[in-house]
Amino acid sequence: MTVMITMEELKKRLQERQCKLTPQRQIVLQVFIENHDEHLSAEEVHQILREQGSEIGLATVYRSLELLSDMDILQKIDFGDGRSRYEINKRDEKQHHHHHIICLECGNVKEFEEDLLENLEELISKKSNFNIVDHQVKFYGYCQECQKKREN
Amino acid sequence: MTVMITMEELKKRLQERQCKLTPQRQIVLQVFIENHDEHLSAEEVHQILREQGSEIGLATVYRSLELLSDMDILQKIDFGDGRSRYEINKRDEKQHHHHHIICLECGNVKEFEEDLLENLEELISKKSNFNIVDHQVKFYGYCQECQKKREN
DNA sequence: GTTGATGCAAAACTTTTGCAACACG
DNA sequence: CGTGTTGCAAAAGTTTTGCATCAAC
Repeated sequence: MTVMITMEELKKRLQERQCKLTPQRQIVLQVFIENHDEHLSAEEVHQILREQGSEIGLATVYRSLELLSDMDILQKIDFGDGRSRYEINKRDEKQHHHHHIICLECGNVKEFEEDLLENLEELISKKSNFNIVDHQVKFYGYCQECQKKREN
Repeated sequence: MTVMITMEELKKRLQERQCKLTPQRQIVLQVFIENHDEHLSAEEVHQILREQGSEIGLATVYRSLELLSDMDILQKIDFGDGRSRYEINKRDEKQHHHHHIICLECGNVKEFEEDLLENLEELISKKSNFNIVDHQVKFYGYCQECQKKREN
């Protein structure tokens, strides 16, 4: 079972660092809750909120994204398309990692869950003398549709 | 044994795509050969070349980096510091992948070689229906020095 | 009132592009 | 000449910042 953060918890966590749960921060997080399978850029979040009638400013979106990332509620990712993207950090009991497969042709991103790297993390920790706390894996290739197109 | 590309080979490969081996492209590659353990940004390459007395323009550096990346002579990487970085693609007989461990405190980047993911690539290929051709792994943690600092 | 947050505009950065000039067979 | 390349300046795009105003306790 995956669980996302609740607004209650967000409020508490924000107060811990003397921050407020403002309507803007709330709706930014809401966008990610409602689009938990997407990897949204700041501009896209802003767009979505504007379409919903909000008058939030782009700078506020950026500031909210940074804050939520610092708090590990969002995760910042880079797919090499020139802008930062964010996704909500789902937490389940095992703290599963999920990673991305990126199509080199159309840019489409697919997710996959895999824990095979947990062991590796330990191994690398010892070898490198780093205290490793996280990892990110990206696979690059061609999605099924683009494979078909390439055959022609 | 790792082998880097030679200027001879570069020239040949450039001619294959109707491109020329200009002095500018040559010195850009030279920077990476001489700094094969670094991950340089466009601005840094430009800086280094200017210090060496070259009058190369920044736009030319960008264009060279893009060309060399397209040719798989350089690899573009992103460490989340707001600019693209590049490193030379070393080729050895086994086409080893090497990956990065990034210190969350000081930003220091260390490399590690590991082939454990080759099998994984195949597995994911089947599961996802992607034709996977490459992967990139980043570990995040704290380097030995920053661990010590944190203990105080 | 004090503190933190917002929106706007401007600024800062990185990267790309248009174009006249150049290089070289 | 012709083709591809360069350097410069301008443009484009993303992200950050300064600041006056606002909101909430």
